[in-house]
Amino acid sequence: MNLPVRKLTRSFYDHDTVTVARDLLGKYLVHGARVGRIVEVEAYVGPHDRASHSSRGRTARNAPMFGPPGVAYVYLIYGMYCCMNVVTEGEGHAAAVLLRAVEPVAGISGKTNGPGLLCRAMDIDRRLNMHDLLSDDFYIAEGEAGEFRIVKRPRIGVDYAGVWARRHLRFYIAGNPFISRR
DNA sequence: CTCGGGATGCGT
DNA sequence: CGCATCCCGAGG
Repeated sequence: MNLPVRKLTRSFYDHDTVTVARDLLGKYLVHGARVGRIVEVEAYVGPHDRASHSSRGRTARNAPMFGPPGVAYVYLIYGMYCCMNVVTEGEGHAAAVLLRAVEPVAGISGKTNGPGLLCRAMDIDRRLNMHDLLSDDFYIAEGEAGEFRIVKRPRIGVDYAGVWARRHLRFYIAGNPFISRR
């Protein structure tokens, strides 16, 4: 298969985070020869979002969220998995989209139906934190044409976030078999 | 420095 | 439900 080359531009990421989250569905995440089609995401819309890492101010860990859009924010969770986010909106906005599941397209072995699993399967770890997604080895590209329905649900694992836990900020492609189970 | 908890995943 | 496994961030 030819690698997807219609790379998303900076302006794609420089928009409302919910819009970017929904628009990321169906796009291709590319890391070297590994390619996955994004099928599930979550929006973390800013410091006012109590579920967002940015909600308690800027720290060493969440610093990428406060930077320019189109950059990866990769962090370690539970000592053993990484989660990958894409920074959105203008610098200082401190919002991002978490990639929760991809559908294997090329070069992938292992499960991809969860944020930690997809990072493991695509060899994404903290070395790629703050990596520009307009680079040549790690980027997101346009998907194939085709319609799909988008399901909206509350985000996973953020029950501590009060009213923000109820907001429908998790988005996935209806009926896709690679959605994370919870 | 200590210490509690976490945007997880897997087995029981 | 328990647990692996460790960094992060708050507090002393």
